Amino acid sequence: MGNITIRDIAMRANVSSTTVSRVLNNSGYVKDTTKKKILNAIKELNYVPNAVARSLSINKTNIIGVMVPDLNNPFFTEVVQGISNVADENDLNIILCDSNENFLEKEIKYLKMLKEQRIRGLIITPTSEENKYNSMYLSLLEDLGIPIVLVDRDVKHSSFDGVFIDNVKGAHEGTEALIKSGHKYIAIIAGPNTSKPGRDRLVGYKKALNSYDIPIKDKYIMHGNFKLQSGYELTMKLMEMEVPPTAIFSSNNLMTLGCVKALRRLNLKIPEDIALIGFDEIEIFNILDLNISVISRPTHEMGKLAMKILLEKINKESSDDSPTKRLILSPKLLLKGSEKYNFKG
Amino acid sequence: MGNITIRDIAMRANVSSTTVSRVLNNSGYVKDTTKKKILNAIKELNYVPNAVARSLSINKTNIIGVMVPDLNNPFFTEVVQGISNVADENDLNIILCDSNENFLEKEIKYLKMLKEQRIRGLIITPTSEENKYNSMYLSLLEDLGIPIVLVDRDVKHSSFDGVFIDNVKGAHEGTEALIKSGHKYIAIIAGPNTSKPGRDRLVGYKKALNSYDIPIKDKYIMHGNFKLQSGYELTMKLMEMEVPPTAIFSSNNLMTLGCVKALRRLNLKIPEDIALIGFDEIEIFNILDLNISVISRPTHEMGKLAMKILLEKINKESSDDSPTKRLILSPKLLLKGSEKYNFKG
DNA sequence: CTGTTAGCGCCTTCAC
DNA sequence: GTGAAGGCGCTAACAG
Repeated sequence: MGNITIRDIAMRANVSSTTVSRVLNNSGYVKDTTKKKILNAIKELNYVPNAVARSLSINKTNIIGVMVPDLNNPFFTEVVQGISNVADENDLNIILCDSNENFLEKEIKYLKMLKEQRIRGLIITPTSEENKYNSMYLSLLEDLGIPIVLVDRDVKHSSFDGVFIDNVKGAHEGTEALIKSGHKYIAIIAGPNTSKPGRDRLVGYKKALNSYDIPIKDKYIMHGNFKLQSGYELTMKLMEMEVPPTAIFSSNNLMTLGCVKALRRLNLKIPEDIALIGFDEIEIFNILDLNISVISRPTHEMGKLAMKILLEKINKESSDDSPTKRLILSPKLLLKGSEKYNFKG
Repeated sequence: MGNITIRDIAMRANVSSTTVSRVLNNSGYVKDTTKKKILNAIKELNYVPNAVARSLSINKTNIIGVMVPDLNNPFFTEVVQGISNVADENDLNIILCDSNENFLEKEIKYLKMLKEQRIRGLIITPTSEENKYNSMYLSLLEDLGIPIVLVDRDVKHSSFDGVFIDNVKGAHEGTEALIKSGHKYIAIIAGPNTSKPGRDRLVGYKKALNSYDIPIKDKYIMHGNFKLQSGYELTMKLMEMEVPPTAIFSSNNLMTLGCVKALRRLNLKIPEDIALIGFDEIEIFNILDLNISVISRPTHEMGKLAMKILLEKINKESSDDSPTKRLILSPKLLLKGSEKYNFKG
C-alpha cells in the first residue's frame, strides 16, 4: 500500500526523517542544499505523504463532514459545490453524506461514522424537525466536539453557527409583487406547519397582504408537504373553488412544479389565466421558456459562506473565542412575467 | 479531541488494551464476563474508536474515493446514491469529488489528495477523453495502487473494471422505434466525434437505418457537444432545411432539452409535427406531461454494481486473483408516444 | 540548521 | 483467555 515512507526518502537524502518532515511542512529552517536533496529524493521515489499517519500524529484530520438531506435536490448539490470550492482552496477533504431526510436510520449512523473518522468540522442541513428527537439531536451534534455549521435549517434550542435564508422577507416580496401587479385574490400553497421555513414563508405572505389591507382568506391558505404531488393537488382544489384565486404563491420549488403541472392539465395559461410566483428557482422553467417568477436563493454562496465560517472556527485554537456566527441571507425576487395581472376569468 | 482511548476503557475494565481491542473487533476469545465489563466501560465512557489510528495500524482505511464529472447532472447524483447505498452496508465512507470535467485543474489535484488519504478504492467517471493526456491519466490511476472501477466512461488502453452502457444498442432501439412508427426522414443530433459514447450512439442510429434499408443522409447527421445550446441550435438548423426530418433522435438528455426548447419556439408539436426520441431520461418531461420517449439507463443500479465490483476487489487479498470485470448494461426504451408518426407537414 | 527520542491510538505477534 | 511489547508513518519537543 503506502509502501514508501518519510524514512525511505530520509535515507535516500542522507538526512533524518525529521528534516524531511520539516521540508514537507515548510516548518523550521533547512539548508537550501539539503532541501534540494530531499525534494529530489521525493521526486525520484515518487513519495506521497501519508495523511492518515499525519492525522494521528498531529491529532487532527483534514477531513470535514457534509451532511445534506437530499442529493437529488439541486439546491443541495449547489450548496455542496459552494462548500467544495472553498474546501479545495484550504486542502480540506469532504466526506459527503446524504441523510435522505431519515434521522433514525441514516443520519445517526453517519454521525457516528464521522465521529470515528475524527472529522475536523461538520456542515449539516439537519433532517426536518421532529420535536421528539430534538434533545437527542442536540447531544449527538454536541458530542462530536467539533465546529458545526448549519445550512438552511436550524436546530431548536441550539446555538450552532449557520447560514440561513430570510424566508419571511422572501415570501413577503413575492406576495407583494403579485399585489403590485394588481392581484387581490392571492392564494398560498404553504409548507407543513412543522417546518420553520414553511411557517416563515406563510408569515411573509400574510404580512404582505396585511400591509396592503387585503383580507386574508383562510380558504386561500393550503398546506402542502413540500412535495410535487401536494402542489398539484392543492392547485387543483384552489382552481375548483367558487371564487378561485387569480394568483398563487407557492412555497417551494417542487410544489411550484406540481402547481404548473396542474395548471397545464386545467389548460390555464400563466399569467393570462392565473398568476404564479414560487419560492426557489427551477432551472427547467428557464429552459422551456416558461417564465415563472421566483424567489431565488444564493445557493452556491450559501455553501461558500458556510465553509468559510467553518474554516474560521477550525482555525481558532480555542473553539470558544469566536462568537457564534449566524448569517441570514436575503433571497432575491426574479420577475419574469408570471406575476402579471391579465385575469380574464 | 478524541480524548478517550482504548487504554482508558482498558483501565476502567481492569484489563489490557489488547483485550479491549479484541472485543472491539470481535477477534479472539474473550471471557463473557470480561467482555461485558468492557462493553460497560465503553458505554459509560462514551468511547468512540479512532478510525485514523486503526487505519494506520492495519495499514488500510475504510474510505473510498468517488469522482464524478458533474454533480449537477442527475445521472451522476443517482449513480452516487447507488454507490453510497452499497458502501453504507459495508462500512465504507466516501470522499466525493466533482472534477467538473476539468482534468488538469481539478481531477489531478483530487487524485493526489485521495492518494494521500490512502483511500481503499476508487470509483471514477473520468473526464471526457482528451487523447493528449491519455498516458498521464493511465499512470496517475495506476500509481494509486488500489482497485479502480470505471463508470459510464472508459479510459483508453486501460484494463480497469467498469460498468458501462451499451450505447450502440440503445441508439439502435431508439431509432428503430422511430422507423417502426413509420418514419423515414430521421435526423440525429449526435455527440462530438471525440466522445466514444457519442460515436457509439451514432453507430447504433446508422445500423438501425441500414437494417431497414433507409438511406443515411449526411445532412441529417448533426454533431453537437452534449450541451443544451447545441441541441437547440441543431434542431433549428434541421427544421430550416428544405426537406426537414419528420423525426429526431437526440443523443443525450441536455441536447434533448435544447431540442424541445427549439421545437416549442418553432411552435411544432410533438409528435404531431415532429417525432422525437432522446437518449437518457429527464424527469421533468414526465412531470410536465411532455411524454417524450427516451432510452433510459439504470443509473442507480450502475452505482450499486460499480460499488459491488469494487468491494470484491477490495476483499481479495491479492489484487490479481480476480479477473477484470467489465459490465455492459442494456439501456431500456421507454415509449411514451413522442415517436408516433402523425406527420402532417 | 539538524538529529534523537518519544508518542499519537490501535492492532498484531508472541508468550504465558 | 489474557497481557506485554513493538510498530504503523509522521510530528513535536528537546538537544546539540
